[in-house]
Amino acid sequence: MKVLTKKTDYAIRALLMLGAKKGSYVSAKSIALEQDMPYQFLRGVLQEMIRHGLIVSKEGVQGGFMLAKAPDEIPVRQLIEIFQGTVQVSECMFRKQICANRSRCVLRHEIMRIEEVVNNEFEKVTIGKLLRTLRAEDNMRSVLKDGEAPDSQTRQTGVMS
Amino acid sequence: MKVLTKKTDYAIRALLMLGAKKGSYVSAKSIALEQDMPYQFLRGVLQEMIRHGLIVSKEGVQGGFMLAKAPDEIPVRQLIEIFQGTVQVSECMFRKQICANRSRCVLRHEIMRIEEVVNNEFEKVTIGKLLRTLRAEDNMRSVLKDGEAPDSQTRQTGVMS
DNA sequence: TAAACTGATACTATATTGATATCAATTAAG
DNA sequence: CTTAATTGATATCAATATAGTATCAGTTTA
Repeated sequence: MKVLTKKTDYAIRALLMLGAKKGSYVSAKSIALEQDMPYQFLRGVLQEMIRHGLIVSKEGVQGGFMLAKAPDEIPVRQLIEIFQGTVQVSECMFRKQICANRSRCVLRHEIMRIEEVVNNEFEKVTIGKLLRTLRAEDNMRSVLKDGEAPDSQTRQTGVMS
Repeated sequence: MKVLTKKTDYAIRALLMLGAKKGSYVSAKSIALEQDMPYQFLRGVLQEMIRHGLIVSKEGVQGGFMLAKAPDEIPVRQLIEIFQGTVQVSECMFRKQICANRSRCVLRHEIMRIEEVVNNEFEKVTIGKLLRTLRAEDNMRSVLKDGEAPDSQTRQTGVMS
């Protein structure tokens, strides 16, 4: 049972990069290189996110992608929904024969409850939250690139743990 | 995002039938008919459950399947594990490049937490529990067969499309 | 104008899921 | 002691979903 597909995985990590370098456009190429993702595949993922208003793009030289909203406004749940569809029990029991079968119905009830729990959890995990964890974890070094000039990078509330 | 595959779905419902008719052997054919499942496919599912010690079988005329353990001893989580594999984040991040990538690592941590929540929930839902709900719900009519009460338009808030 | 980009889309490959088919072995009943 | 109802064990196929590649046109900046 796979929770996240590649698309969702790539999407999240791409957003984390954009979140780390906010204010400037980041190219698909640089994301693909740094995060080791297949370039064209990633491009498709990025386009999908544009369509859903999560990011914006700029064409041409020096172009790239940028977050369209605050990192805290982007829950992982939404990304799962975009790339893996809404969580559903098994097939389309809903639309079809709802409760045509008693045992199926009982099952459905339980699973819907669990689905709600899951969705709730994934709603709480936002790109913003992940970014903060990331920054807290490795405080001094560049967040996503190893040997980059940490000049004006992510100044964290002075705590150096 | 599909929570249960057909196999798991069929497995659970087959077990519910066995649980409802405990003590006697129930044939794959009758399960397939009553629950509207593809016969041969169901047979494969049943064999898998034998291999995992959940049910036992008897060959020949009057043969069939029977629960091998108490319904309360069979959590849905186990069925998911049997038919869909253990819940995993995205690929085999574990074995491979564990934390080779910082952002992936942070993600993983969050998702493992959620996985635990999910597993916990599915552990609590057992065949026994579902059976009790089933019995409580429709107390008087035949548990797994629908068409027994023909004339009475059993309640049904009409969402059917 | 050329190079570095995104937009859009068509295509291929691989894996997973769902389903069917076949034949041998076993058992109960007549 | 034969026959029909059944499981055991596989082999194969079809459909769908996932992952990845390729291509060409348009935009922007140097």
